[in-house]
Amino acid sequence: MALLTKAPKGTQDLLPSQSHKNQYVENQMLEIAGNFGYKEIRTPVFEHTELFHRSVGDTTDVVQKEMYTFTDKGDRSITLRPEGTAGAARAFLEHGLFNEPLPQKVCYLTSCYRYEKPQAGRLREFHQFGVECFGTAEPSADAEIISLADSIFAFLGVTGLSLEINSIGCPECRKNYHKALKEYFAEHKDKLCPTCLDRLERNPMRILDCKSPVCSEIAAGAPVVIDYICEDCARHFETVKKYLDAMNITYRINPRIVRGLDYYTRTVFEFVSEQIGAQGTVCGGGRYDGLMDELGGAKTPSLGFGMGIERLLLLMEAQGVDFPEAKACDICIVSAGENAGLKAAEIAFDMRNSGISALTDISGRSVKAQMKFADKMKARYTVVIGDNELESGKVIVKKMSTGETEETSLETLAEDFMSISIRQSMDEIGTALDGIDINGFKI
RNA sequence: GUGGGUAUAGCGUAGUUGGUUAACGCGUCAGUUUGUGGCACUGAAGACCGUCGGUUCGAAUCCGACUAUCCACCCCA
Repeated sequence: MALLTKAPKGTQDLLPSQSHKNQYVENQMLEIAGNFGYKEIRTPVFEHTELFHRSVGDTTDVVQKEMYTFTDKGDRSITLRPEGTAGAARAFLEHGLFNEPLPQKVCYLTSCYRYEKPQAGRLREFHQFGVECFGTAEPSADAEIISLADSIFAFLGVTGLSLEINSIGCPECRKNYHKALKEYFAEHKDKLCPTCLDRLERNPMRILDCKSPVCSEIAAGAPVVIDYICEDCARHFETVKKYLDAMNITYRINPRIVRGLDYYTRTVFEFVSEQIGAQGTVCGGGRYDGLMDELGGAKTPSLGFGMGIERLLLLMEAQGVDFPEAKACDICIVSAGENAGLKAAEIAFDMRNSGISALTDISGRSVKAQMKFADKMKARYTVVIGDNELESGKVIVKKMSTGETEETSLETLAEDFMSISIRQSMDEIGTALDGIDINGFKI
């Protein structure tokens, strides 16, 4: 297919028939996060490249080989954001949000960009719902943010996710752990895969994540971070668990979780599914107590998570979760003839301005074809306007689901329609409730 | 970056051992007399069979390369 009519590799169009699902999910996320005290923040799609080097980390795959980086006309190195935390953290510092009441809770819905080879659940442009909680070191904050993700999944009706948590300690205790890891893996040096040999020096924790059968077998016997974290970190982790228990959130401690972004400290967590292919992490996050000072700000212990919208949708589809239907058209005004067409346009305009979704013919179709179109658009009502109606001033509103009709006046149609539709909806609810017993009261 | 699978109308598919105008379902558009949807019927539009090259009298069908796409590794949401 020609380049002109082909979206770039790893990108997706969200089509009209699907967009209501995204809107639903996104609206729920914003609302639930709002209940937790989060307010939306919007930051630029691109940032100075240096920001990601400092935050995400120079040695990470994301920075080393996956960033969309280019030089702009002003000779600045610019990068399309590969994740959401860096931009939010930068904005926090730039606008002095640390002077606002702490913690500052922000959330965002953004697109992210990574130059990767696409596969199931992995795109070059993908979308994330993220939250960041700036300025608290308390373990209760860790538990709260996990409970927020949990609430979102629960509310959306997603099941079967396993929550895996771990503590990777603070920079201090990690030194000891790295040392222990190096010693351990050095003993198995001859069996490790080439990549892991490289990791041994640079970042031994990554070996724990290696999928090669040999390495993972060796890794299975490796020292576990939790055994090496300092007393403070251990106590922190214990308290996080206590809070999760108190909220009845089930989790699994997975000492293997090694997040790929360098800024993480202490608590890390993932919500993982087995139903959407190899890329099963739907939500990942953790604490990053060192990020703000790394970026030149005051020490500001913080934490957050990112949730992959596409992966979440994939999972919801796989589980057959019900989405609310897209809002259908309230009324389709069918017209015959030029004068009627003018009247239809006038009435539709009035209706739309009073919040009614109304359609009229703008394709020059016959009455029958307009009726068919109304049906396809799932219009709840139709009304036909022709010479007769213009003359008599009376119109008949037809309810499409039942075919029942009601007469009203042409002049007041725009105002009348609202009450017709409300009254009939009430009747429907009444009928639906008929015979239903609520707390012993018959309706 | 490394593997493996796939490529036929907008979508989903058929196409027998190479052999005339590439078929079907859904969808789209129009019609089935006068101004009323769903159902049914009729008809129309829509495919250089991913691209290029090769074998052959003849290729959607066989071979090769390229491209795209999907899945997996790596890594991550």
